Amino acid sequence: MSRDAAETREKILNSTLDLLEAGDPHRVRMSDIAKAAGVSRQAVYLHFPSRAELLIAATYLLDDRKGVEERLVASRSAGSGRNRLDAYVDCWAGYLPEIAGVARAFLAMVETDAEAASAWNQRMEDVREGCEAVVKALKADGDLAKGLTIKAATDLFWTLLSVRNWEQLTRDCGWSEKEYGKYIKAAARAVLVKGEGG
Amino acid sequence: MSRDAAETREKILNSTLDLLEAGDPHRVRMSDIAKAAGVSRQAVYLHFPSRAELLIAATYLLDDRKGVEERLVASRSAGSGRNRLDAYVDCWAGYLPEIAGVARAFLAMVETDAEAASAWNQRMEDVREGCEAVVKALKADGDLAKGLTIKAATDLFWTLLSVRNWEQLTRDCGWSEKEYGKYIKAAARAVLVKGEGG
DNA sequence: GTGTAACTTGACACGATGTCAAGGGATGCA
DNA sequence: TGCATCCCTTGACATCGTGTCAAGTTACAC
Repeated sequence: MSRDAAETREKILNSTLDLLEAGDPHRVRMSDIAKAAGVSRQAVYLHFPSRAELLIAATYLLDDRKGVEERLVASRSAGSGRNRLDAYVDCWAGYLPEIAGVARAFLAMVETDAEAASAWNQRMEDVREGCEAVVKALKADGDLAKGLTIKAATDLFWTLLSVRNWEQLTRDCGWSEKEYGKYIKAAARAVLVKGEGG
Repeated sequence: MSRDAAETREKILNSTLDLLEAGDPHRVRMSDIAKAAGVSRQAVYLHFPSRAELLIAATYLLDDRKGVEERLVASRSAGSGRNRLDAYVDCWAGYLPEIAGVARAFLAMVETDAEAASAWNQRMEDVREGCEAVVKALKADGDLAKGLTIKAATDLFWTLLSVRNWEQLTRDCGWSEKEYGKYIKAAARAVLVKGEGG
């Protein structure tokens, strides 16, 4: 691929992210993206075979930019299970607002587009693994709440952290990012950590 | 409206519920419904102005059939806040599987159809009121976990009970109805009730 | 100046919702 | 018997967004 083509590809991806971050997921049609990139609608299809693939490519670019991997290091090296839980929730609470636009677009597409659904599920599976690591650390410390298996605890934690829940709490309930972090951390501790609840 | 027209309307609503309960939300197009009801696609539009309105009408019929109101009485008259919490979660856990098909169809539509979104939000608002009543009962007993305002506790409880969470836990995590009831009740207690967690 | 890569232009298919117009058939009423 | 009315059917059409296709343009390289 020549330099020109790579540049056009970049322009398209950047415009996609711009539109997604602008908020209204209904204004991120292929024609909107093309217009924003200053390119014909067909040029977009020359670079990306479908809307789903374009959005997936955009999320990879976004992850690169936001340095997701580096952030997670803080959580993994936080010592005790309790501390790892806190660090993980903090990391997640800081990450979510940054990917909100992209996430919303995917959530809207997941119902109808199988390809988008599988890309999204893959990413959520990664989050689940992070949840599981935290739960196992708690278990190793003897701090996992009684009555919870590792699977059940992971499922609960993962569900608590779901993007839909974040959406509901910040949009419908009007929570700030700070409130989300504080209350969700407290809720996760109450549910998962022995002797922490209420 | 004559007896004939009312009968056709009934047939359409019944077929709609049948298809919704059958599971695959993509097979509930207007033409599917018409075919199932043994009627032309246009006949459906003679009775319901849009797909959204038809689905809304179907949910009202479903509620009537399932006797939602009567069930909630159990929760409201359960005495202490703690007992009301348990009863409310039980009621919800029993109700969800019955409305799953309809709920899925709405969740798929909510992203694109403003009318469907507002109907769905109205129903979720009713659930929220139930959550708030439980939280207030806990507060009155002095059993609300410290650090939680009534609003924050209601928001958390309501979010915990969201249909999306139920979907994720039962479908993606493979939880049974019974597991859902058990773990969600425990989680709700851990988060909301003083001295209950972990 | 010939070729090639990248892009444009404009047309089209598709699947779903929703609209419109014309007509058919049963029932009711004179 | 004739006529009107209601409920429904048939089939065509508009719209919106995605995705495809074919032909043409521009610019640069050799």
